[in-house]
Amino acid sequence: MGKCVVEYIKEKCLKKTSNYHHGNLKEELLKQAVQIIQTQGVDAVTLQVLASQLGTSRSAIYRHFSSKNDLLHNVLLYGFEMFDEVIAPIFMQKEKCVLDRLYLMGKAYVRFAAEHPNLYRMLFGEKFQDIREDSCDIEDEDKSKGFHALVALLVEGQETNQFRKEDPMLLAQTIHAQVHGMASLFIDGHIHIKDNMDELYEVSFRTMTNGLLDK
Amino acid sequence: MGKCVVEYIKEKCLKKTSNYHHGNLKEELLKQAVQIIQTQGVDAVTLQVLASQLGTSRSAIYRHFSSKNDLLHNVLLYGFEMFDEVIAPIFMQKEKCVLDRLYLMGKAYVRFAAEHPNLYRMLFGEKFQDIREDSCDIEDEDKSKGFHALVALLVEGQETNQFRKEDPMLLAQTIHAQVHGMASLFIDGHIHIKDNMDELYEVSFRTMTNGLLDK
DNA sequence: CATAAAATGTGAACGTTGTCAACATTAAAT
DNA sequence: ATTTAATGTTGACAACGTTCACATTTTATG
Repeated sequence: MGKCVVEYIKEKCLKKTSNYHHGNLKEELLKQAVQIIQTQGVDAVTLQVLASQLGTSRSAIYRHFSSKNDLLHNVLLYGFEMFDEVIAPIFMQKEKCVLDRLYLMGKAYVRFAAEHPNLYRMLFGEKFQDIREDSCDIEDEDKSKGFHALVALLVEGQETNQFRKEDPMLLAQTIHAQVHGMASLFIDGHIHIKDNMDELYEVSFRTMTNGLLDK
Repeated sequence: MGKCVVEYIKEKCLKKTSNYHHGNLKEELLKQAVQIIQTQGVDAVTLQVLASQLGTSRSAIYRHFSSKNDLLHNVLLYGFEMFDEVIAPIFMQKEKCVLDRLYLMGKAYVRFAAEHPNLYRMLFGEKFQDIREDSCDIEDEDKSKGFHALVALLVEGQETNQFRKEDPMLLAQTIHAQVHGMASLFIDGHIHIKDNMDELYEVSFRTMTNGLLDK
């Protein structure tokens, strides 16, 4: 009925004009924080800026988060989800051979870091080490969705006699170190190569897989 | 004469008690900053703490450094010197074979990061990217003493037909990424292996060199 | 429906941060 | 000896995260 629509719009407008109660401040705070992080870095996230951009006051934030760190903690959860959605599915493409999946996974990993440097630094940097360790969920999430799939892929490569029979856990750490190192050096300005990241990835992948191969 | 000694002591006591002019405040500020960084991280370096620990005032610092960042910039110079003194000499041990030197260099690199995590993060992290880029000296320093030696070592390995003939620049970046990734993941708490870092290094080095080898 | 309770937002205040300007004192140079 | 430069102090500023007392709106209850 038309009346229902009017009611609906009225309801929405009421929520818009009465800016005392914001409606869904918590969610919008997180969205805004993510946007600031991605465009200006995590240090640019200020309760003042955050509040004024949403037309509220600093103190209001404390009704939804116990502290600024708590807010960033929730952003971290969001970031890990985003990361997993990019990386994890690649491992599941069983129609592709092991090496191809390894290649695509590494490529996606480095690209994610390059496209979301500030978010990536939050996920794998120093600053939120305590947060990650506090909630075992995240660590499991982090390790299971991405890392365990990598281990499984390596085991698959070993069982088909493609890869050397080293401890797959340690091989996975080695590969993670390779892509993380590449991503970190790149986004932190330590790779002054003629901004051709692809070429470096090709060489690194060739070297790494050549080292993995059983011969 | 006894009188002279008395004069001398009096003079020293005056200097001790009159803490108006500190003597060599600049140097002591740097030392203190380095100590705080190594024990508590760079975020713990506060002008307040720094000043009170040396019995002076915050503002006095600005007679020796134009800003807090300028102070940290000088710490960075100190850190790079320290780092180079550990890494660079290894490349010069010409009596050792290429692979041995590569092994020792990587080992020293990771160990430096593990022993001085906070300093290492300053050298190779995000935060002081601008500082490194500002002064080309540092970048050259960084790249020449360590990186160029690594490139030279790889070329040596290629000329003796030990290593594959990829672009040595890209191979050096690959190796740097490997050790930097390993070091970063370790000091930032992403390697939850039974805190046996040596084992991981052995596997990584085997894999990497196996990939480097020309066969 | 009225009223109590819970949720949410506001404004002022606190201590800490880096930074700066006006002033004070000591060391060096003329 | 007097001027000049170097160095240190005090007090202030704005911005930061955080907290508290209070206001308003929503929700639940009798």
